[in-house]
Order: sequence, then C-alpha cells, then structure tokens
Amino acid sequence: MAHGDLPHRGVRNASVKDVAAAAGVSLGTVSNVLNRPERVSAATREKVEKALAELGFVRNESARQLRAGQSRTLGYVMLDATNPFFTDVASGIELAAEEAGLSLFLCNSDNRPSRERTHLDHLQQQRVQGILITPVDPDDGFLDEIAAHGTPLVIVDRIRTQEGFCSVAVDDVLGGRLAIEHLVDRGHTRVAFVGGPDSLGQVRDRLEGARQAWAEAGLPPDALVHLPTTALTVAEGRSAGERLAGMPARRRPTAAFCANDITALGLLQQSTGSGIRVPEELAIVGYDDIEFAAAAAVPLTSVRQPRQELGRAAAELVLDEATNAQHTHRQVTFTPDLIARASTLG
Amino acid sequence: MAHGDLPHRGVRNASVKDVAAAAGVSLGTVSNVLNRPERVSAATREKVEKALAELGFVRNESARQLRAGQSRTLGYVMLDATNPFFTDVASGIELAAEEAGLSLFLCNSDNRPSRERTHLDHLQQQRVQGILITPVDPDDGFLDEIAAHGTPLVIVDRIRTQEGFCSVAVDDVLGGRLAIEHLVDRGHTRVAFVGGPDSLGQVRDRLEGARQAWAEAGLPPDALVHLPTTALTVAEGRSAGERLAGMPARRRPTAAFCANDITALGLLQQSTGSGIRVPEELAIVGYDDIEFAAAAAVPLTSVRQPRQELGRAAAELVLDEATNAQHTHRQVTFTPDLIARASTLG
DNA sequence: CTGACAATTTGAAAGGTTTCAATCCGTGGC
DNA sequence: GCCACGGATTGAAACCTTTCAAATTGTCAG
Repeated sequence: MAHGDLPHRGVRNASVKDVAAAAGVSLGTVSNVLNRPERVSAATREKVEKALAELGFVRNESARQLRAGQSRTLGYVMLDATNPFFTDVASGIELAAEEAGLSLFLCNSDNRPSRERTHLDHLQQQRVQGILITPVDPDDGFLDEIAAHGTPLVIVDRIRTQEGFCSVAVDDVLGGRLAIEHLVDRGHTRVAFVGGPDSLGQVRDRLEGARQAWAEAGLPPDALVHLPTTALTVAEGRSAGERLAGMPARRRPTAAFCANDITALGLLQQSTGSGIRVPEELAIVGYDDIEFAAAAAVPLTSVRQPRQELGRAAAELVLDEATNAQHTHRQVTFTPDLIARASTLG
Repeated sequence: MAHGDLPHRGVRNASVKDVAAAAGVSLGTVSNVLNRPERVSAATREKVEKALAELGFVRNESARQLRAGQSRTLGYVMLDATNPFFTDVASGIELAAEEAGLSLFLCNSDNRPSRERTHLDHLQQQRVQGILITPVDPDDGFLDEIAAHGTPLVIVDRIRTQEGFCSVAVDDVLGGRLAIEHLVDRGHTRVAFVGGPDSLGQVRDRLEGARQAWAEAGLPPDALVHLPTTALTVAEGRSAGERLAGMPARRRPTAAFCANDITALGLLQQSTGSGIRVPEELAIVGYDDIEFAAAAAVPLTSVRQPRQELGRAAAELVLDEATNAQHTHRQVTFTPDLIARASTLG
C-alpha cells in the first residue's frame, strides 16, 4: 500500500471530545446532550447539536458497551437459515428484541457443530445480553459452559434431557395426534406415517402422538404403517411415494401423515405423477405449514406451529433471565393447530 | 428487584488483569500469550494458559474493538429474511466472511425503510468493517451518508442509477432473454409475461429481455402479452391464471413466463385446477429456481441466479474497499442460467 | 450586597484490551 | 569478572464513552 500499511478508511470518526472542542464545551456536557438532554440549557444544547451534526458524530458502540459492561444485543444461533421455520422464529425474536430496545445478532450454524461453537464464542466475546439457540445437539456440554459464565441462554424448538435452561418448543406429540385425529374423523382406517430418521426427536414425538390417537380411536396398531425415510427431504418423500404406489391397491393406506411439508410435497408429486388421485385415493397431511403448502398443486393440509410466538416467548425468557434476579428456568410448550385444506378434504 | 437494581448476572468475567495476577505475570505478557504466543517462553506460556483456563477467560470484544478502532464484522441488511433468495445470498457472504476471519451481522429490514435505517445506524455505531445491503430504495440518499462516513458499502441485487458504490447483481435482461429463447425454441408463438408491478426494476428488466428475444425471433410484438400483477405472490399468480383460463382457447397463449417462481406456482396451481394441462396446453417458465420449483406438481422450468456467488462477490468487494487503498467502485454482473424441467418439456 | 440554593457545567476516573518503548535477565565472548 | 547482546517481560498509554462528585454560574430573598 502506497501510504503506509494501515487499512485505508475514510476520515477518523469524530468523538465526543472533538464535538466538545467544536462546540466550546466540556465533553461531559456533550454526553449530557446525548443522554440526558433535559439537564442541559437550551442554548448550550443547541450549540452542541450543531457541532454534532456538522461533524457527523456517530456513537462508538464499543466504547459504550465497554463502559456499560454489557452490550445491547441478543444473539440467535439458528440451525438452518434457509429453512423458513427458523426465519419465522427469528422474526418473532426480533420483534420482542425491538420492543426491549435491543438489536439481534443472527447467526447460522448450518447444522455444523463447529460453526455453532464459533458463533457461541463470538457471542460470548461480544458480551451479548442473552443467547437463543436451536442447537445441533441439545445435550452438548458446551451449552453448560456458556451458562456457567452467566450468559442467559434459552433453547429454541428443542428439548434438553436434563434441565438447566429455559426452553420453548411446540408439542409435537399433540401435533401428531391432531393429524391422526383429523384423518380418523374423515374415516381413514389404513394410514401411513412417513418420516425419519428416528434420531430426530421431532419425528419420534410426532409418530408417538400419531400412535396414541390411533390407539384411542380403537384401530389396530398394524393398520398404522411406518414408512421410514432417511431424511425429511423432497427426494425422500418421492421415494416413500414409490413404495406406496408399489403396494396393491387393496392393502395400500388411504392416507399418509408426513413428518414435514417438504416430504409431503415430494409424496404428493410422486403420487399424482403415478396416477394416484389426491385426496380421493390418498389423503395427505403435512407438518409445518410452510408457505408453499397452500400453493401446492393440491393445497396441503398441514399442522401449523406458532413460529413467531415461539421466537417471541424465547426472547422474553432470555430477557427475564438477564434482568430478573428471581428468574427460574421454565419449559414453555406451544400448541400446534391443524390447517385443513384440499389434500384431505375430498 | 430485591437486591439492588443492577441487572442480575453471573460472576464478573475475568479480565486480562485477573489472569495476569493469577499467573503471577504482567498483563502485557498475558496479552502476548493471546496474540503472539511465539514471543513468550514455554514455561510462562504454560502458566498463563493454565490461569486462562481456570478463570474461564473470555475476551472482551468491545474493549478489543475500541482499541483496534474497527470491529471484526461485516453487516448484511437483507430485504426479507424469509425469502430463500436472500438467505442464500447471506450464506455466500458468510462463507467469504469466514474465510477472511470476520463474522457476519445479519439484519432484516423486512422491506421497511425505518427498520433499514435503524439497522444501518446500529451497524455504523458498531464500526463494522463494511456494510452489504439490499436496499428498499437503492437511490435513498441515506446510503451516501454512510459512505461519506467512510464505511465501505456494497449494494446487493439492486442497481443504483448514479454510481458511487460497488454493486453486484444478476443480469435480469439476460434472464428474460433466456426464458423467451427457450420458449421460442420449443415452438411457442403466443406467450404471456406474468409479473408486476413495473416499479420493480427486476420486473422491468426481465420483461425488457423477453421483448428483445421476442423481437429477435421475428415474432409480432403483440403476440407477447403482458399480464400485469400487483405483486409477485402466489395469489397474484392464481389470479393471472384465472385471466388466462378465461381467454378463448384459440387466442390463449401457449406458454407463460412468470417474473418469479412463487407467481409461477400460483399460475400452475390455478391452471391445472381449471383443467389446463401443463405443459401440453400451457408451458410455464419461472424465475429464481427456488427449492420448491423442482418439487412442484409439474417440476418447474426456471431461471436460476447464482445466489451464493452473488453474496461471495459482494463480500469480496466490500473487503477490497475496506483494505485496499487503490480500490475503485465496480458493478459486477452475474449471468443467470435456465434450468429446463417438465413444465416446458412436453 | 450577601448568602443560600438551584441549575448547569466540568473534569477525572473507570472499563478491558493492545501496543510499544523501556527494562530485565541470562548467556556467551573476551 | 565484565560487557554486550538478544530474548523475555513489564507497565504505561491510548482507544471513547459514561458517570458522578465537585466546581461554577445564575437567581433570588433578605
């Protein structure tokens, strides 16, 4: 670099000191204008404001934070920024943060533990007021380390086997029940559950709820068929569709409950493609109620989770932990809803 | 609050000073262990590292930044965090940032100028190394104010009428051409362009490209029908579908080019619902190649934009502006691709 | 005009890190 | 035994804001 090796930037930002000099007052007065203008006489305030504007003063947040000992931000480490579920959760968090006068640092772990860890380190170094996280592994001991440092931490959309944190989640068992109750109500007596792997707590819970509702309806257990998938993707939904289409029509389930919408869309695509009419020959229920569920060729019945509310509740918990000495950890559970559409309504 | 009105937090974090005391060295040495370990003798380093671990030392990023005068972050203000296009762009930015050892502050303006402004203020106060933004209004003078302060700023996926910034965008005129060339190649001579409002530069450019290709194919201008929409939504796609279905079959276009995939999905849904076969009676081309384009009932032909590359290029530009004294503003344009699928391949 | 009091303004201190000139220590050469 | 040298370590200064006790100014009653 031609002119020394400092990075090239615009002119140095004006500091309170510069403003004070320009306005002919002490730096304490400038700070007062900034933070408690009512303490400053009108004439002085005007002078200072003029200087502020002329120099284009911009507060230095680092110095502020350093002095305050705390930042004015929350951090949310999301599992997958490209998944609409998490972006909606994030927008709920953001609303709550905004109301509390805080800003939100969004991070994306992209399902990678190493990235998650890096982000958590950064957030701690930033001295954020609180951390919200949908962890890759909710039982990772690293989360305890953070808590041990005194940073409030709330787990979002996951449950931890041992306590020690606040968490918010949606009742997946109930969601599974809702789906099956809906199908049973509509007269189905042979139903497939499409989803996997079992290592996902969400899948296990939804299936568990499905089985409960199935049993309560007095239907034989083996008439609720589990079609396992290796992931919750469109491709896996299609593959489940092939398996279904391959069954003799007499034994084929008349309805499928998919562990999420993406899988359901794959199943729908494959089924209609191979000439199975939806919902006449195969009713389909999805899960998540993503935006495209309603835009599918046959609009998809789906279990909706209150995503924004989830985020908002999580933010409120983390703020309570940050500011309330009597805070106690809580596990907040939300209730999902079933949105009935054409894919189950003949 | 029962015990004074300071917010309740865990124990104060250990500082370099505390670590120095615990290790029996000076604070300068601790800093050396942290930043230039090769300068410290092995024995001392070990002592210090032990103290570091025992006290659970976590760097205070504010103090670091204050001293350094710059933070180690980039900020991206996205227009709509729930739109997969922007989250993919963000992930490209993040990759480049990670490589440069920076972290990324994601903000969501949610299409609201006031939120955009708040976020920009915050980023400036944080003294981020650079700002990337997909602005609500690319010609807003507020962007110039930021630049005047010396903060590098790059405009993403938008073009500014006057220069003064780097920007990255995808060539929408070319995208429009690709779509129409594809349809013309497949023999269509009556085509609808579905999209609006005209105030969106993207829509204008895509239509412009479509017209160019149409003219070059020697087809009569009025055989390329513009079906305007008030927004690029599923509902507007459906409504365009109704208008199409209402036309007498003889005069009805045999293909539609939609300004984005969401609109195309609405059109697809409406058309198949009203008995128009896709692609036999109506071929459809979308734009953006969102994840669900391939999962539609009839997999959708779409124009794909290199989203991650867009983000990466933007990040590289902003870093160049931040570190390179010889930096000159550049407008980088990417080339889209057409992905042909069943919705145009009879 | 003086004293008292309120309103306003001041300036130093603190917060944690990094840097860098200065100091310290040990080793090797003579 | 002394000096010079290099490597290791030290400690003060700087970054910028906020706070708060202290100082200053202005006002008013007496």
